[in-house]
Amino acid sequence: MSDLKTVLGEAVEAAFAAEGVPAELARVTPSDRPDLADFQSNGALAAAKRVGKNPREIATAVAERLKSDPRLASVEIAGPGFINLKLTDAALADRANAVAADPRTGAETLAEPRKVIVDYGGPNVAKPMHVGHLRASIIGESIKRIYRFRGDTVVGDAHFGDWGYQMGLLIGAVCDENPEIAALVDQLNATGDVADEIPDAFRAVTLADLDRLYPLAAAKGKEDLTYRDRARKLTADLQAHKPGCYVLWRQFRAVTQVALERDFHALGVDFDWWKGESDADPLIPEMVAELDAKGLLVDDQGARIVRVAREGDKRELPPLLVVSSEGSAMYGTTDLATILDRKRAFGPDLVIYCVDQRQADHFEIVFRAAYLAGYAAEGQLEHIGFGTMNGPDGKPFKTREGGVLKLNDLIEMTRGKARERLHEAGLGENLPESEFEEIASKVAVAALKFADLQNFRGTSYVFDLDRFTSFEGKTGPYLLYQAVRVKSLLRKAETEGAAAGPVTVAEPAERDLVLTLDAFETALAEAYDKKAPNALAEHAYRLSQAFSKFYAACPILVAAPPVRGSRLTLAAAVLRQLETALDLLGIAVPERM
RNA sequence: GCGCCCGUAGCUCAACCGGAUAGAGCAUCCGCCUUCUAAGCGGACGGUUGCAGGUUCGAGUCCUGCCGGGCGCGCCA
Repeated sequence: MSDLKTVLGEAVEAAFAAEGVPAELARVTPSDRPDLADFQSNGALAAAKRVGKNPREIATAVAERLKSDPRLASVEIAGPGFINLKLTDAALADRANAVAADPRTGAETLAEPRKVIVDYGGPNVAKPMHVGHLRASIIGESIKRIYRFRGDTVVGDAHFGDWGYQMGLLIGAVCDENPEIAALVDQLNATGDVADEIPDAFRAVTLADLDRLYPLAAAKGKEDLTYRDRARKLTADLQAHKPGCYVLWRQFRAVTQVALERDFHALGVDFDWWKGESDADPLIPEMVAELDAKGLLVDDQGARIVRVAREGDKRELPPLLVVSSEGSAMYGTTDLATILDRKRAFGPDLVIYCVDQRQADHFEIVFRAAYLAGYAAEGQLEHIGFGTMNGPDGKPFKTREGGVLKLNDLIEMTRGKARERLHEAGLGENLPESEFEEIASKVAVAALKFADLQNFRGTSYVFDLDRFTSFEGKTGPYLLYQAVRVKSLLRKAETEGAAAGPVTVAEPAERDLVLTLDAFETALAEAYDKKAPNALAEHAYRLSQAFSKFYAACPILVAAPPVRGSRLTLAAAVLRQLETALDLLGIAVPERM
């Protein structure tokens, strides 16, 4: 079952072919002029240029052939050669019935599914997540769901930052502050014993400690070369699995895990793999040896690098730093080893890295190295960058004090606002406390996610809590409200014993609604192809609006049975499609509000 | 300095391979609740798509230059 755009596209293609003009140009799109038509094809203009004929002549000949199509109510030529197509009410009703009967409400699946890894979230061990992780989590989660829904086999991987210089910094800082820990680290390092149980002295280290120490240590490392060198040495010690460093590091991971799970859970973000940089560590020695054997590894200023510059580059791309002069792995090293690890473990056709746009160069370098090493085929690695979430000043979001806002605080803040809004509107007042809290959480998540995903990921946007949590306008809460309104309607229909029936189309609002339902497949395909959830967000909003207009213009429960049945079928189809679309954005809908 | 991204309505953002009259939301103004959740619906107002050229029958979209903003440029991630 294809959408109308595709079906009409095939019809116009056939007409083009029959006229002897290139059929591949016969693209049908939704009409730019809904007052004139449902769909249009601009192919005659492109074809005219290609074959050197008058576009209106081609359009007229094609239109003549299309007029016999029983699904079309009218075929008209406009302007320089646009072909305007209007469907019959019966054709729309057929499509509506098909969408309503389809569990996927009209969304197609891929003919050739692929194996895909989506790498997103990017939390760091020993550091609480902050607003910077919000976009990666929201966008990555949505892309993962979209790919999976289309039929790919998809794995989402959190890819912790747990193996770099910041770990050495923290080991040093914790030891400086606590002599007991320092002594134990030295002792374990010396004896070579790796304890199964983390010693109590290490267990005393909390996430708050790490959170407090890291900024200080990072700052000191920038100024004090001795301090920095020691941290780098400790990083190398950790990577060499020196027991004291390694066991202390396990404590860092453990205390971080709890907070990360809480934050991701609150956002409705979930991973199939909770892997980190450290998981790729065991592959590094053989990888380095292999790079060396392939002649890719070059000694340079005490470090070992892979040169990735290519002929025709507009600028000189830095090399990939594989082994630092200290002997430690850099983040590019673990990223490359991770590619190898994933190739062996899963064999992905595509890996999508959903990471801040600022790391574009880094990924280009790593990808090139991976292609050179034969760890992936050209094009199988793709960085999907995104802009920053900014404050009212247009600069990356900061707290009033100028610090970084923790993700957990942001979520709490948004929930508080959601409760406030619900109370203002007098919603959910008679509901039990637990359900009200559930609703407030869903409203908060919908507000944050929809505000993010309605923008194209590449651009930055301004964070405005009041606007995001508003129930009016193009917001997440508005969409939830619309969905809940349909649920309420369908519940009422059930208690009244009103049954759904075949769809008929008569009113303009019904036509528009069916055309919008039909457009789901196009929106989904675009979101998939361009890795752009905003296409789906836009569709969800249009669908809600189309329904709201229909709801206002067409009484449902009080209508006579055949019409009532038709409208109930439409309402049920809208609800399922809307919930599907929202689910693909990572947004869950409550039962009532 | 070199490179990448961005500049669209008062504000926040869209715009399907280059197509008709550049669309939404907010804000402002005017209507609509004895009727299924009015957190809604209808209407009005609002634009030299940063500037200047070029390609094209046709440019927000492609090319060149300039102005303005953001970001990146090997031992942090």
